[in-house]
Amino acid sequence: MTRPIIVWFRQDLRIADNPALAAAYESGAPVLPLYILDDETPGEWQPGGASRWWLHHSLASLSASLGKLGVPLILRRGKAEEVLDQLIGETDATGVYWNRCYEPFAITRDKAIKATLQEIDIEAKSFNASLLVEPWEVRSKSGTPFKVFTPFWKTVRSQLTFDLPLPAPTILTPSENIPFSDQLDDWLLTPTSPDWAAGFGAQWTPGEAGAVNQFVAFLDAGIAGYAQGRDRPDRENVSRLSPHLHWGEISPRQIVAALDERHGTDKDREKFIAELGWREFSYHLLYQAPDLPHKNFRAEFDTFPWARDQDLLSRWQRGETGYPIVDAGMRQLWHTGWMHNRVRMIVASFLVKHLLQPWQDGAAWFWDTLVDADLASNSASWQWVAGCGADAAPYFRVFNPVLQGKKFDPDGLYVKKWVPELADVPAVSVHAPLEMAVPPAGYPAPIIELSVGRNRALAAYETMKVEAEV
DNA sequence: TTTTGAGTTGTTCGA
DNA sequence: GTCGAACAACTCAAA
Repeated sequence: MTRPIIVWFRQDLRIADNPALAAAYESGAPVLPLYILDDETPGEWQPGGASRWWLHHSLASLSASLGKLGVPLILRRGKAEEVLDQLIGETDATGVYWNRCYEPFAITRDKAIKATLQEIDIEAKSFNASLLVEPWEVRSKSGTPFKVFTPFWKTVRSQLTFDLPLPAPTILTPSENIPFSDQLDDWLLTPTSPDWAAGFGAQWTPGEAGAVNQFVAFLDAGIAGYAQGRDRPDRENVSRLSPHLHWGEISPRQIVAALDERHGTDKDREKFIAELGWREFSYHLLYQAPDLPHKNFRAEFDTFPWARDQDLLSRWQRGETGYPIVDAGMRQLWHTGWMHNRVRMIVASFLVKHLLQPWQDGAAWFWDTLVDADLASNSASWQWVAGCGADAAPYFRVFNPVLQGKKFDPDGLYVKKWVPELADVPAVSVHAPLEMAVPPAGYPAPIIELSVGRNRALAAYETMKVEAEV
């Protein structure tokens, strides 16, 4: 009897360009694909509601793909090290292969597992499947990790070389005894009552095939004009690949390798690749500051006078702030599990600056409601907006939601799509409906006057400065 | 070690 | 209405 190799899937839910799967295949041994639902190890950073919806459908897709190659995906629930130990006992596996994750809890867990496996003579191999460059590989000339994006990206981009993406295996050998698997439906990853994810299916196709289709659609119609159009939530110039990237249904390497002169201008392509660069930079930051999800990257913000208020937070979450572009974004998030990047900046700035709510509260809401919730990107981006992050927006940069709306959604099409109360308002008034002679019925009054919020935020930053001098 | 140049995404004010 | 300057100083990265 030939002993199998376990391929432990995590955030790499694809069969093409999957180094761990390819290595197991090339070994010639039977392949035992495994996914473990481990809600214990991540603690509060276990996948949120929207992410679990995505995970359910992505696992169904992966399971079908592997089934076609001749091997069933084994689903198990529990603490990863215990599940692995159990499964090795059941199957007499000789090795466990996986692709690396970079969340602090995952790094700790995987290191321990690797050490344990090696002690009992089980081969443990890990690979890079998710990043263009691993967080510890990039260093400034003085040997320190980067804290500023531009020099980080110049370094990475100029040295960016990699092997061509790996092809998907065409057939795999199953282990002789197929171990028990949980039923995906029993994991209850999708919501039932209420089914807040009802609209997600119309928007998204989780899984590797859906990721490829989304990428092709972007190459065909979205990337031309990306450099300018990416800021316009009323247009289709963004890739919408973030959830697919988060779950590893497509790799950044596959994306970069596929781009050529047929796809937009040089500028469009470089701008798009630089956005992948921000994803890389976020991982670089999380690796050097494992407490990034909680703690201000810049310590002087520890004295910042946040004014936590559950009512203000709730109204922001529900999209009832009285500022159309903010409310449109929050409602798009709730209904589709996703928000346009420009609008994310606007709603985040509004929560943190105009409403003085702690960035961690906004990050927690995003974590639960985004299908692309990613610990590195989410933490780094919220800190960037709040001003406490690496290379952050300066404190006096307070986004004005009315001006931002007029600039980036000039015809109000985005707002009207998500805020039906404003559907009949003329375009000139859609971002400031309260200025109309007869304001539209049913739309909330502004939660705070902009100049009041702005001045309060600037004053809050002043107090921080004074305390630093004391 | 010291110096130098530079730093995602903006707003407001006043000429 | 348009346009440039002010907003503030600090840290990072490289020479």
